[in-house]
Amino acid sequence: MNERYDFKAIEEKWRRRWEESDLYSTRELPDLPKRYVLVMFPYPSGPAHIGHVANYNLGDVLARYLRRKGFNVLHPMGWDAFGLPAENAAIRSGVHPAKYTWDNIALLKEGLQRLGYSYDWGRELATCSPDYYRWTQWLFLRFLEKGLAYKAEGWANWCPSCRTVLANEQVIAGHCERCDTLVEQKALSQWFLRITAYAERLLEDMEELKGWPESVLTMQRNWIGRSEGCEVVFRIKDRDIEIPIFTTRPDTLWGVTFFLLAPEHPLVDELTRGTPYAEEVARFRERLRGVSNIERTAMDTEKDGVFTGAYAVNPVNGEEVPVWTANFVLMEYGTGAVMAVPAHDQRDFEFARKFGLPIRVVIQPPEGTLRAQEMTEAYVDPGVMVGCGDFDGMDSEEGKLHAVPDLLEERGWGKRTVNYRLRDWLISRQRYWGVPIPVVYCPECGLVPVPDEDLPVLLPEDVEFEFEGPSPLERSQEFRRTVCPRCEGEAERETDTMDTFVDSSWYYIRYASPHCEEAAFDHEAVRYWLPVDQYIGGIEHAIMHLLYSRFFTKVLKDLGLVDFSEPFTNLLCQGMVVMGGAKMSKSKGNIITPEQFIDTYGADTLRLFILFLGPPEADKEWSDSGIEGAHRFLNRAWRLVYRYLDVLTLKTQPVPRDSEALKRLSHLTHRTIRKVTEDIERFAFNTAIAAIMEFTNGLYREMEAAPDAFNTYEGHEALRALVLLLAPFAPFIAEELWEELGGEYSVHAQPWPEYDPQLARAERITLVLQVNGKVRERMEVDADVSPEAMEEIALASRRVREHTAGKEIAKVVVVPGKLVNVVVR
RNA sequence: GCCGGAGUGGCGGAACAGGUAGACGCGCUGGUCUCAAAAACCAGUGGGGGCAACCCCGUGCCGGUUCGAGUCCGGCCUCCGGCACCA
Repeated sequence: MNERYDFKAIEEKWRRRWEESDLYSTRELPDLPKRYVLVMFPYPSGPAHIGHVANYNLGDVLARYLRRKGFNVLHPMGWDAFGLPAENAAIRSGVHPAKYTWDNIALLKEGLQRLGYSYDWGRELATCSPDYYRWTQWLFLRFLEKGLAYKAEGWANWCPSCRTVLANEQVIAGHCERCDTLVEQKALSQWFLRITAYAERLLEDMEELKGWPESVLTMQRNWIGRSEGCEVVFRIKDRDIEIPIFTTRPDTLWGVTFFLLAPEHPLVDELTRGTPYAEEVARFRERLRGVSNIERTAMDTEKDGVFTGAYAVNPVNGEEVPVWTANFVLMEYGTGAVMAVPAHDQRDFEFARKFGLPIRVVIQPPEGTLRAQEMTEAYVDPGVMVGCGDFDGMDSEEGKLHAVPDLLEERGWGKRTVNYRLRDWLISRQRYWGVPIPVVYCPECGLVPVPDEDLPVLLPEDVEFEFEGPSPLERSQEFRRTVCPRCEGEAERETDTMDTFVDSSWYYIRYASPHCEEAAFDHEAVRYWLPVDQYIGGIEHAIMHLLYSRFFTKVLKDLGLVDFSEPFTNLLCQGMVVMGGAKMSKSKGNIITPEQFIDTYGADTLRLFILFLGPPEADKEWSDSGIEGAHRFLNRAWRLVYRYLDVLTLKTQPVPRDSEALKRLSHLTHRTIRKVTEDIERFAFNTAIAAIMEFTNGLYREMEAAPDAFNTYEGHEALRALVLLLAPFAPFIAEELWEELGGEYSVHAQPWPEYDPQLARAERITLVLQVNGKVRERMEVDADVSPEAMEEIALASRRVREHTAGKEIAKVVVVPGKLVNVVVR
């Protein structure tokens, strides 16, 4: 054995050996229990990043551990390979998106392979490959058949820089998620997936997601934004128009003093056309045009609006109230029309005060009496209903939940409804590098889906990339011109491609049978592997990717294609690697590449160090000097095995079976196995590594003190345990040391070591003696000391007596095996 | 504003069920080896006081419960993340 730890040679050697022996290839083994460990696949934007390492480390440790616990583990890797950066690169530098993408995949794959992750590379997939997107298209057609995909005219979020539409979820504070450009509203005909049809189930089924972080569930719950209330129909005075509104406060219907419409509401035009109000309404809309939807509806934007000249009739009391249009009313939520109750809604209150509209109190608080003129803000809490006809004196909660809704339903004025904040998922993108939406427009037959047998609709390779103007697919006559599958006449293809979140909404199922050519996936394989037992990824996907994937899974279940309704049983959201508390980014110039550290210290050191930085869910502060500590530790482990092998060649004195050294050695070994096992089970990889370090330090000390004790069963066991425990974290060095110890190939196929609880238990413990809760002495005693003996020891202790002298002992608290607290007065 | 999460040495972090605060690592200080340095190894390292034995203080702040609180409860402060005129 080489005295020096030559990580370069070792890592190269084993990378090759593992590949040659197909160590990580997986197949269905029905007799073995399975585990599916998946880390969110990356977008191949270039070489591996330190964030990738932090991510993929977690999945790899878990996969390696579970294999050795006897599970058949699926641990695949692939590429989320469609998307804008590739196309932007094409526009900037003329490289074809396909080449850009495949080159980056090669780079990233090389990086991941250097790190020694135990993926079954035979299952590699890329969403941009026709083998894959053919099935994305196939699934889209199933959605279309079920009415879950539809095309609609509407206002869409438009990013002028990316020149494409964005889903609501991709708009962050009014700006494009990718390029930070201010998002505009544009009227377009777009494809949507009807995720709102699944709002209720997406909400309900969260009950099942016991293995998800509460924070993610909360975020999804808020995003879906379920609210219960009533739809109430108002009539427009002197017109044959009825307009429903949504309210969560039917108990305040008697407090309505005006009525509001969203500025885009079609009724605004209808009501003002040809009236003296038309002009002012037009000016108001002009004023809003320069303002983005987001700014318009920001909390701190001042209330604004104009009167339409029309009056609405309140069904509950027949009152006529003025109809206004206001900036803060959203067309997309509810019905785009709102009843205004200024006394009990803060927004309406502000609006009323600004425009001098009446305020009428209909809910009185339990204490005190509200007077409209004196109010400085709306009263939104429950109270007693007043001025509400037959309901006077009723508790407002009772009115809101039962009495008023009952009245509305009896009289046919309205009904109970549920509203969601969630909108349908806009999937159209006016870009080239994505999955073509497989439909055709025929002048005769209209919109015709591409038949399954004609899939995939291939992306044409030969297209032009321009910064300005229509997308490459729109420009490509060759692509557009086609034949109607129904009438065989001339027709045109859809030129929109799909949002890349569609690709990633089902990739985890494809991994079960990545090469299946007859279907999107093989049912037997899916039944065996799915759902994903442990999903790992960034918190930034808390809403979009995870919600879309859940939606897809439910649709697939309803289509009878899968038999589970939630795709990810357990979810771990890992933190970012940061520097000086800030996210690493190209613009800050603080990007750390794994490459430089692998070259200097080796992949094992890098893996170990990042895991050691802190718990998975927390953000981790990078430190250049810290990594040397990890490297030092691996060197120590290496030299320990080297010295041990040396000790074995010496003539050693026989060691008595009951020697203290052997006892200490066994205890050290079994205690460490227990600690590391428990820590891995709860994802505390940082403390698991700390325990292995302590073990190493302990073995050094023992080897110094009693080298003879190592040429024994206990000595062998200790060294083997060290290597076996280290293997999931630092797979290369562990494999090499395992070979040196004469273990059979591979260390990664060895059963996980078991511990003996008897041996793991300490024989001696530190007994803590306290007086009034303050530690006054510690002493070593036998672990099985009785509580009575503990009390005796405490009361006999010189230091305890010093602190209790002259005082009355009120009570003695004994915590068996731990401490004694003597309480004095 | 609302909803999550977090505040512990010079630093990353540990303390998993209310019971030794600071494991492990980094950094720093001293030592061994060396002509010297590096590496390695050994010892020390929360703050204050004391010649010492020891004593006092200490987990964002204020208060509470308890024999005992980093951990539980109430009230604040700060930071991070999400949502944000959703009727």
